[in-house]
Amino acid sequence: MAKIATTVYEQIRTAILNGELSNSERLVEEDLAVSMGISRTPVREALRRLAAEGLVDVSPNRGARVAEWDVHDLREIFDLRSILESHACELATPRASAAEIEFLENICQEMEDLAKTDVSSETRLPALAARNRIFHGKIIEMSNSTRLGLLIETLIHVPIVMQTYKVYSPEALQRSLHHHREIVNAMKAGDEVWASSVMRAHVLAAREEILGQPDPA
Amino acid sequence: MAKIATTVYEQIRTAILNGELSNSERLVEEDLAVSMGISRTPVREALRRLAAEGLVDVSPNRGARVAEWDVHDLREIFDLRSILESHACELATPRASAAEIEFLENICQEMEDLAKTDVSSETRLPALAARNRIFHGKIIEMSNSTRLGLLIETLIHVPIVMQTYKVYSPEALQRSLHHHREIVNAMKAGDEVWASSVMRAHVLAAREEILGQPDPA
DNA sequence: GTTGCTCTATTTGTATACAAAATTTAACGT
DNA sequence: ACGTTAAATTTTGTATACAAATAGAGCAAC
Repeated sequence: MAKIATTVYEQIRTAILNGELSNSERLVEEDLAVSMGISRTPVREALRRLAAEGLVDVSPNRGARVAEWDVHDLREIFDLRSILESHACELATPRASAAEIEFLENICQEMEDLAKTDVSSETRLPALAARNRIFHGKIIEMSNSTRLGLLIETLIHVPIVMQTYKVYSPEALQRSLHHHREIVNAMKAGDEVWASSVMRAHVLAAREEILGQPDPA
Repeated sequence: MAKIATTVYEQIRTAILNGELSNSERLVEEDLAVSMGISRTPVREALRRLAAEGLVDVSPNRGARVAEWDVHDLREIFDLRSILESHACELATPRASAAEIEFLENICQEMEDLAKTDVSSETRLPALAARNRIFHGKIIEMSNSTRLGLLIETLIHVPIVMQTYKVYSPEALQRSLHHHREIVNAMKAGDEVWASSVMRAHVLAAREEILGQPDPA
């Protein structure tokens, strides 16, 4: 744990992603520093990193606030995700090994089992969200494009992913799981057009589920 | 000129983009600081910003080096640009005003005039490159998607490094200018599929032109 | 009650000082 | 000579000190 700045970065980051700091709250460097028993220097570095990722906004001489997203922002993000993740599918399909396909199928199975269970949403939703992240992350990894992975990572503000399954209706959840299965089937068939099309639909369906109908503006 | 860190950031950035620092040269904080007559603090901030943009690599306790890119990286970048910039065209087309179309047409005209002037002088190439950036930047701006703009911006620097060495062949230049015209025509016709398709072809053609070039060294 | 101003206090930006880590250099043994 | 180890130097990471800028409270004028 040599680097305090990294620790601070992760702490503030998870605090933001858990909503503990939301509502464009002001992030005063010294306050954060004393609350963690360190100096301002690593706090500054952490805040700049978060700013580069878009999680906080910093104005010159005015400090940092946690970023806020409106519906238009979310629409942008899902649009771009639909494009980039479908491209990831396209790249991944001809490269997919049997073991990787099997890995994805196992994730599908786990998510389907979880969906069937009757347990409280308190435990089920995080488990589903975690596997959802693994599923999408694996395909991005399989695309073998580091920059594509980086671009998607900056777009995916995890709070949105967390929110995703909270607002999902049972039907939407079923559709989502079917999409996952269909994506793997398409990859197994070596059909990158099919795979990328389903992924595109998958992300756009999530967008509609969360944002409702497209605004005409 | 309040913020020294920003000045330093821009200086190092242009130095890298002009190739004055290339070859994974080590960037020692104190050296940069004394050479600019300032302290290490703003230098550190500048280097972290550059790292976030992918222009330098930093290792813990080992400092920063200017990033290096191979052919695979460039291929990735152009692939992603082709996707994102064509998407920008798609978004921009239905939003394009008559004034914006005229603006783009003026850029086209200027570039065509520049291309007609004889001899590939030292002044013609930068002038063309500058207008090319304005053309592409305008379309991205017209897409009205700030995040799309940010993603493309981070992808752009690296090709700029290479572009300094690159001299377009006369045929490639002509094709590029025709693409620009065709894009504007498609937008004027309100045909976003046409516009985005030409943009996709435009960027992919540039990719082949650049990657076909022998290593500058 | 509202608007505009000044002055104070808070907060950021930069410089410097010190500690920890890594790289280089030198010494030593075989 | 060679390689290995240990000191010395360099360089990064963090803390602290100070300067510049901003925000906010209080007060005056309307």
